[in-house]
Amino acid sequence: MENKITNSQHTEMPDLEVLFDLADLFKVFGDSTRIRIMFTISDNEMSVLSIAEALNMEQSTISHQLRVLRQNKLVRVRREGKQIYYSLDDDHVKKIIEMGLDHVLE
Amino acid sequence: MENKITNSQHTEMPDLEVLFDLADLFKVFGDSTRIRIMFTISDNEMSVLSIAEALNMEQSTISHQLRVLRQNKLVRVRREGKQIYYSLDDDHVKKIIEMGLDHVLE
DNA sequence: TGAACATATGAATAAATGTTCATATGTTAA
DNA sequence: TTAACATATGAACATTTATTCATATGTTCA
Repeated sequence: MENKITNSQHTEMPDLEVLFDLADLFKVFGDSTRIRIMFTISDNEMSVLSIAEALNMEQSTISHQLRVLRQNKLVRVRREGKQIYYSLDDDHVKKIIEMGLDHVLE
Repeated sequence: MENKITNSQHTEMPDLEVLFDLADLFKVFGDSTRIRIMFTISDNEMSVLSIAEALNMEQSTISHQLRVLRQNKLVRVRREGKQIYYSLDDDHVKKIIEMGLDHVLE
């Protein structure tokens, strides 16, 4: 153990690179279409078309946004025949959304 | 108590308006300058100029972004003479950032 | 009141981003 | 292999957004 004063109040500033990644992550949550997609697949995995129908949006739009979610490891992908099923990656994602909701709804 | 099956897995989709607000909130976290500002003032309140100096950015840039943070109730403001001191509004904000960091650093 | 300082704000510009259309890729079943 | 279906992707366009410059507003002190 280092001889160092620790303080729970203190929040060390991460490296710039980490801060960019962090901002990029929140950017993903900063679009209502992606938020709606995440809610839509939060209970059950769903195919791209089902998501598009549920949200009444174009398949292409959903597909583009799913790619963003994929790239940021926020969704899991599973192929079954012609369809590709998407689901939320982990509970982390739900928790981030819940924290945001708490703030919005307060 | 209502006679209704509850399920902790189930996440009800909020109204569209709430979803837009939620996306708007995350949008605020989705910029590295604002993230850096939030880290900078997470321990102590700071004046606008101090923040600008700490981040080596223009006073105007910081002021513009502080307004965004203000409008979204993420910072507290206190005037003392010529200076205006900003601090994080509540621990909520820190928690949202921490959740994001967890995801980024994993 | 006027000078000096701190902060806020409007306009302009450049860059990033979401959606659409058209089409490519990949899969299944006949 | 071909037709039909599901998904992905590139280009184009419109919109949003972050930063900068110039300047306005607000505060203190002489």
